[in-house]
Amino acid sequence: MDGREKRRRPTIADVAARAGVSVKTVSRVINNEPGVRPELADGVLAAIGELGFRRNPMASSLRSGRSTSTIGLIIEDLANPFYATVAAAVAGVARTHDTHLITVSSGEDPELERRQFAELCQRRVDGLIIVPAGSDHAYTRAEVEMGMRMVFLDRPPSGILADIVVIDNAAGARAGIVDLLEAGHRRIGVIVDSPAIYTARERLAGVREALAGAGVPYDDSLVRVGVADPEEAARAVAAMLDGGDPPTAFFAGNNRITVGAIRELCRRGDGAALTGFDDFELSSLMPRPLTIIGYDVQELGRAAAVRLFERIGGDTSWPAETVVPTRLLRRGLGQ
Amino acid sequence: MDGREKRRRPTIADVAARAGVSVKTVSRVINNEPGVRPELADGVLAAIGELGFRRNPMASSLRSGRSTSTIGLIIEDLANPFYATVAAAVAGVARTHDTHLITVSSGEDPELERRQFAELCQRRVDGLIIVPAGSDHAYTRAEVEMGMRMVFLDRPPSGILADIVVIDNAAGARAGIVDLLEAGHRRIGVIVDSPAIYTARERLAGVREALAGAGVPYDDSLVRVGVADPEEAARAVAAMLDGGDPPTAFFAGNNRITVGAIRELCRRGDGAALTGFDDFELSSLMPRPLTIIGYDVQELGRAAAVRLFERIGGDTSWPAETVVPTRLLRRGLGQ
DNA sequence: TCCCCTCTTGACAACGTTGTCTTCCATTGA
DNA sequence: TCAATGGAAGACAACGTTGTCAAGAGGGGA
Repeated sequence: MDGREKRRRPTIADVAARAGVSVKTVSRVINNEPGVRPELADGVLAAIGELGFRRNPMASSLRSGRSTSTIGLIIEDLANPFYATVAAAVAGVARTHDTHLITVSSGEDPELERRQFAELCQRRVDGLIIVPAGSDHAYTRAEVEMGMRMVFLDRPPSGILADIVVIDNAAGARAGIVDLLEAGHRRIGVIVDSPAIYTARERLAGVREALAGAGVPYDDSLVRVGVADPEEAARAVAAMLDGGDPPTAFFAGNNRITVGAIRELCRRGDGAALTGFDDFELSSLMPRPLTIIGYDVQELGRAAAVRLFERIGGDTSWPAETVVPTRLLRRGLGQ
Repeated sequence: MDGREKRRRPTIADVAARAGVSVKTVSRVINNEPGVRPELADGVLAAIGELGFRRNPMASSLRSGRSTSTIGLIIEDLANPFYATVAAAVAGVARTHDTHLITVSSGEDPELERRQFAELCQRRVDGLIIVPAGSDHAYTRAEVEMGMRMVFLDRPPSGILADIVVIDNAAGARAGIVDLLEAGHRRIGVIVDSPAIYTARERLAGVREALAGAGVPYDDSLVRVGVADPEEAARAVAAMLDGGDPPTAFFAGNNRITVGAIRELCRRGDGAALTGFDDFELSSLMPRPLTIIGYDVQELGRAAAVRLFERIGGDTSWPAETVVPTRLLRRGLGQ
C-alpha cells in the first residue's frame, strides 16, 4: 500500500463506453441538460457511480470559458484575527455559490500585492476581494477591461473606480469622543496609527470633528500619530501622563494601541478612561473598564462577497460604496 | 467605463502571430525550454509584454497533466485563531512552492468534510492537509489510489494510513500536572472536552499518567469531561468549588475551558491555581496568574505543509508521524 | 402516403496549452 | 561534392470537456 499504482482518473469517455452512449450524452447528463431519455440517463448515472467519475473542472472551464468557481481574497495577514474573520465570512458566502476561495497574504507589501493580484488573475478567478496595501491601484485596470470583477475592502483604492466596503470610521471615532466628552472629559489623549493609513486618517478626522463640535480645542501635545505597535502605544501613554496637565481619558485608534494603553494604565494603576477602536478577543476580560468602538467584522466580509457575486452574476451598475456601522461597547472587568 | 467591452485575453497564438513564430516556439520561451535562438526569444518576450499575455494555467495543466499549483486545507473554522494561524503557516510554505492554498471549513460536520474533500479532489489539487472531524476516513482511499497526497493535522484519521502531524498532547498534560503537583497541590480539578475528541482523550490520559506516577488517587468527583464551551466550564468550576473538600488547583483541557475557568475564578476572587492547555491571544493580560501548556501553532502548520510538499515532490516513504513539542508558560498578570 | 416537425442522439470541432515527431538548414568530415 | 550530424523551428495531435450542427426516429396533419 504505497499508493504508487495510480489508477488513471476516469473521463467522460470511460463513462460513455461503459454506459454504451456517446460522450456528449454523458456531458448532457452531468450538466442536467434536457433531452436525454430517463432510462439512458439512469445508465449513465450508474456508470458514473461505478467508475467514481468526477468532471474535470479545468477541462470544463477551459472549453466553456465560463466560471472557474474560484474567487480570490488578498489580505495582509491571515493569522490576524480581523482578516481571518473576513476570510471566513467570504468563504461562507462563496460556499453558497459553489465557489472556492483562494486567500493570499500580501504582508502590507505593495509589490507583493501586485504579484499576488497578477497570479490570481492568471488563474482566471471569477473575482477578487482586495484589502489594498499599496497606494496606487491603476495597475488593475488592464484586468478590469478584460472582465475581472473586484471589490475593495476596508480601504478605498486609488486610481481605479470600483465597489468598496468600509467601516464608518469617522462616525465611530466621533461617537467615541462624544461619549468621553459627555462623561465630562476635556483633556483626551489621542493615539493613532500612521496617517498614511486610510482608517487612521478617517478616525483622526472624526476625533477632530467631535472636539470641534464641542468647542474643545485641539491640543497637539495630546495627539500622537504614527504609532504602530503596543509597545509604542504604551510609551505614548506614559509620556502624556508624565507631562504637565495630563489627560483624564485616552482614545486609541486601533486595537493594538488599545492593548498597549491598557498595559501601561494597569502598570501604573492609573484610572484614566480609555476608549479604543476595534474590538478584540477577550476584551471583556481586560482587567479594567474600557469602551470599544466595535463593528461586525463578519458583516464586512459578507457584504464584500455579496457585492462581488452580484458583479459576477452580471450586475453592471455604477460602483457603490457600502458602509458598515459602528457601535459603542462597554468592555473590561469592573465596568 | 463600465468594463463591459471585455477585451479577449491574448493566447499564445496571438503572441506567435505578433512575433512571427509558431505557437510551439512561444511555448518553449514561456517554459524556458532550450533550443530557441536568443533573437527569436527576445521577439517573443517583446510580443508577450506588448499584449500582456499570461499563460492559462488550466489549459497548461490539462494538457500536461501535471501540477495545478494548488493545495487544499480542510479545517473546522477559519475564524478560529488556531486554524487561522495554521492556514497562514501553510500558505507561507505553499508560497515558496509557487502554489496557492484553498481553505475550506467543515464546521466539525463529517458529512460536510466529505463533500469538501470530494470537491477539492475534483479540482485536482496537488495535495490536501486535513484536520479530521469525522471518525472514519476510509472514504479517502479511492483518491489516494488515484494519487492524491494527504497529510492529517492535529488528529489522526482512522481507516487510512497517512502522514500525520500532531501536538504532544499527553506529554504536555503530564508536564502541566507534574508542575501543579510540585507546587504542592493534591486536589486538582480536571475539566476537559468530550473524549470523542482525540486531543481531549490524549490530554486526559496524560493527566492520569501524571497523577498515577505521583501516587495521587484519581478522584472521579474532580474530573468533568464533555465540557464544550466557556459557560459550561465556568459552571463546572463552580460546582467543584461548592462541593466538599474543593480543589486547590484546576487543569483546563483547552483554551475555551481555560477562559471559562478564569471568568468563574475571577468572579469569586478564588485563588486556586490554574493550568490550561493551548495558549490564546492576550493570555498574558488575564487578570490573574495562570500556567499555559503552549506549543508553536505555526510550526504545526509549517510541518504539515513541508511534509505535503515532500510527498508532492515524489517522496514515497512509509507514512510518518511528526510530533510538535509543548512547553509550560507562565501567563496572566500578577505572576 | 408524404412531408414537416419535434425529440434524441451522436459526430466533430474547439478551448489554450504542451509532447512528439518531422522538416529544414547549416555545418562537418571524407 | 555529398552524406552524415545536430540544432532550431514548426506541424500536428492530444488533454477532457462542451457548443454546434446534423442525422435519425417517431408522430401528426394534410
